[in-house]
Amino acid sequence: MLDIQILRNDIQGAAKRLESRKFSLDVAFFQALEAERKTVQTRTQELQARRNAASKAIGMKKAKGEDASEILAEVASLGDELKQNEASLDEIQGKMQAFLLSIPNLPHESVPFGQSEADNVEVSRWGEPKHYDFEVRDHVALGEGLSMLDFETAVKIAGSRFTLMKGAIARLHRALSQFMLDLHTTEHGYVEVYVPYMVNPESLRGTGQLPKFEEDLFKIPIGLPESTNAEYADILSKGVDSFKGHQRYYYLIPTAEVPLTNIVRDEILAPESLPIKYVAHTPCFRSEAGSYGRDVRGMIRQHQFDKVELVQIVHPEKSYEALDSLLGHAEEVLRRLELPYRVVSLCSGDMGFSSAKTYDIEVWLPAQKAYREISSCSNFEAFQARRMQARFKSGGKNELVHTLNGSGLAVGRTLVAILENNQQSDGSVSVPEALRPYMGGLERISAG
RNA sequence: GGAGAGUUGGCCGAGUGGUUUAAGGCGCACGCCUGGAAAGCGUGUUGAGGCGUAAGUCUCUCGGGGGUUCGAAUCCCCCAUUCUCCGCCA
Repeated sequence: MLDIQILRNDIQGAAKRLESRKFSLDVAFFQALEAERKTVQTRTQELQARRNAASKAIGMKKAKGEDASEILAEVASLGDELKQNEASLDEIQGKMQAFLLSIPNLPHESVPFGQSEADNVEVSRWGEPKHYDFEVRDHVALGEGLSMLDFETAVKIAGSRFTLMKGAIARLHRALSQFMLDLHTTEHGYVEVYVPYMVNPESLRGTGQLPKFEEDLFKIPIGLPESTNAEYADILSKGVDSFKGHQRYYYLIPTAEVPLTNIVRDEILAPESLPIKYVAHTPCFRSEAGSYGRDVRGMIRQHQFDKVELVQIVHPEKSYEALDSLLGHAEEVLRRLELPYRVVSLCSGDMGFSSAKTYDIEVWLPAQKAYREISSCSNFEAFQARRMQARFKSGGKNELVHTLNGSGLAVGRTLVAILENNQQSDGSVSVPEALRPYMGGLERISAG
C-alpha cells in the first residue's frame, strides 16, 4: 500500500511512476473521493464533539441531581445527522481503503523501464553452459527413463500440474531442501521457521496477494454456511474481520513469504532486533489460473511445489544493501550446485504488484537452451509493512520497517536443472558434490 | 465436538451505564536533588487520523465487528483467541 500522503501531495508524480508499470491511476476518482472525505469527516467530527460535550454535561448535571432534560432534548436533535454522517464517512473510508489496496508499489528509481520480460536487464552471469556431444533430453524424458518421475499417475490421483517422484529422484528432491536450509541457517545467518501452510486472508492482504489476486490461490471454506461471492468480495476489499453469518476461508500458501513476513504483522519491534532473517521450507500452492498452455510439460509450472524461502525484515535505510545480500545468498545455492545462471533486473512492466525492485535468478536449462527463472528476490520497501502495520521504535517514533524476500531456491525447478545439466549420454544423472552427503554418498542416479 | 473462565496501554493490574478525561504499580525517558550514583521528588509515556503556517485543537482506539443509549471498558448479539475440564485423536 502506498502512503496516502504521496497521493495527497504529488499524485501526478505517482501516476507517472505507476504508468511505467502499466498501471493507470485514477487521479480524478481519488481527488473527488478525498474532497468528499474531507467534508464529511470534518462535519462528522464536529457533530461528535458536540455530542460528547453534551453527554458530559448531562452526566455532570445528573451527578448533582439537577434536571438535564433541556440538554437531552438538544442533543437528541443531533442524532440523525450524526448517524448519517458516520455511515457516509464509513463508506467513503471503505472505498478509499479499497482504492489504496488496489494500487501497486512504486518502482525504485534504479528499475529499468520496460513493457515485458523482453525488457529485463541482465546484470550478471555465472558458469558456462556445458557442451553435450549427444542429444540432450529434458527432465521429463530423463525422469521417466529412470522410472522416477511419473506424471501419468499424478494425473490419476490428483490432476494435471502435479508430479509424482520416486526413489533416488524423490530423495534428491528432499536432499535439495535440506541442503538449502543448512546453507542459509549455518552460513547466511537465517533462523529456520516452520510455518502454517494455510493462512487467513488478513495475512494474504498483508503481503499483497489479496484482494487483487484471489484467483491465483487455493481457497478452503471453514465452518459456517457459504455466503455469496459478491458479499465475500466486498469483505475482502473493505476489511476481513468476521461477523455474523459470513463465511471464513483459509488459503493454501502460494509461497512461504506469506506466513514468514506476517510474523511481524501488527508488531512494534525493538530497533536492535533488526535485521530479522527467516528461512522456511514449505510446499507452495498456486492455481495457475490464466496460464493454460504455458509450460504444460514437466514440472516447471505446478499446482504444488516446494520452495525454500528467505525473508528479511530490515531498517528502511538498509533495505537495498539487504537486497544485494539476499540475492547473494540465493546465488550461492546455484554456485555450490555448479549450475550456470544469470541475474536479471526486472523492468518496470514485469515486476510483481508489491515490489519496488526485483532481481530474478535464471538457471540454464540445456533442453530448452534458455535461462529460466529459479528465484525472485525483491525489496518491497514499506509497501507490505504499511499493509501489515509492521513497525519498529525509532527514537520515540514508530516507523515502518522494510521487507524483502527471495527464493533460495525453488526446489522443483532446481531438481529440473540438476537432471538436465548433469545428464549423461546413457540417461543417468550425476549427483552434485554438495548433495552427496545428503544422498548417502550416491554419485550417480541410474535406472534400476 | 461439549462445558466453564478469560482477553484493559511497553508489562502487571483496578474498573458492573455519567468528573474514567482508564486508578495504581512496574518499566522507560527527561528534570530536580548529588562530588558521582542509589533512594526520594516532579513531569512525561497506547496507537491511528482530521483541521491548522503554527501554537494548538478535535475525532477514533479497552481482542475484532455489530447493536442498545443523550452517553458503553461496563449491557446485548456474532466472531477470533487463550486457559481449565470432558470427549476424540497422530
